[in-house]
Amino acid sequence: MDKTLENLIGALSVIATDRIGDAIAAAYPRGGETPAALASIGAAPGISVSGLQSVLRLSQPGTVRLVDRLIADGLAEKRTGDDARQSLIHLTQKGRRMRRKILDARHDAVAALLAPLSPADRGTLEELLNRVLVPYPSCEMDKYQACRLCDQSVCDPCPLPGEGVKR
Amino acid sequence: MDKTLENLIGALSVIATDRIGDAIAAAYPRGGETPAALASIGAAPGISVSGLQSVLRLSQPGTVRLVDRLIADGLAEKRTGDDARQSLIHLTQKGRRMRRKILDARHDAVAALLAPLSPADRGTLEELLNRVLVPYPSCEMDKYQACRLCDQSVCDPCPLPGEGVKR
DNA sequence: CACAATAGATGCATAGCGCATGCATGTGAG
DNA sequence: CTCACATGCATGCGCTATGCATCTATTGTG
Repeated sequence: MDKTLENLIGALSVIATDRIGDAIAAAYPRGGETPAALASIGAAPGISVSGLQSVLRLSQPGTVRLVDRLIADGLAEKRTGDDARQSLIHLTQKGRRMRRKILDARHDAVAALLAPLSPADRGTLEELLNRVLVPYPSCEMDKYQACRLCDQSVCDPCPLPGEGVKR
Repeated sequence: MDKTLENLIGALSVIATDRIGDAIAAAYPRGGETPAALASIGAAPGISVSGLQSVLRLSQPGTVRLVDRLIADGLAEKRTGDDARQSLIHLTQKGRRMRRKILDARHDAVAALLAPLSPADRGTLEELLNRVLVPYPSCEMDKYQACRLCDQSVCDPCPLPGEGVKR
């Protein structure tokens, strides 16, 4: 089998990741999974530290420190629910604004890449991507990991099947 | 305009980057741009530190340290050419073997993702990606950056136009 | 109630990277 | 030819994001 397509997807991923990363860095100075955390907390307010850990693919202490950074930046806060062991993480208003900036930056970066496509091309590509992404998740968490930086208000329904609450 | 396609491309990039990163990490324990350096040096033997810097999007000292790591791992070596200021970087035999492992790991990771596609789908997707990637480079270096982790023996011709030597 | 399980927090260490700066080599104007 | 400047690389220092091991606090269970 010809390997060109795999190379093309790899190159596209490099380009998209670079451009998205640059755009997000211009909006929010922290790196690593911090922007993805902001996006995911906004999509699932009240998520726990361990829930966030699964989404972000970080260690548990790494996730605690990441939340510490968000709180230090005034973007998130921890509340306590019925189970006093859990910290339920919510975005502050400032955090919601920052999340919006990040999601828009990501969208614009990808949109610039896709500019050469005609509306028909876009439809074809969307269909093909659905064919790839719909069977992708091998477990519920795969979906949230893949969409950890998504604007979840956009996809209707999200192409990665299996809705759920990632608390 | 509907924003779903942008989200899909973003999610695909997250998935591909995660999977490729996992696969490469299993083959070579160093992270960051180190695997990409191995791939790029193999594709352009005798590249200089500053050439590598442009490809990898790192600072100049960051690139020097990266090359130090490759040399410490026995994967690369520096030679001197006509200009005694330059270090011409080459892979050792061990480095070439490691590069092959990394490129194969990347290919296999992407191939697993694309498994749901029929041969006809693959052709359509390849055509669409060419439509996106061919006009992408805004300068010569864009191409090498995008393909810094590619197996450059695969694409014929490389879909990102403008061959050149990145010395 | 003892004890295990669960959720987070903390001490400590590391990899990878950037900034500022230093040093060696090449180059061009006079 | 010489001296100022440019170019290419190296080094000192610090920082961010992260992991591992371990600890504490709360909850469920026999």
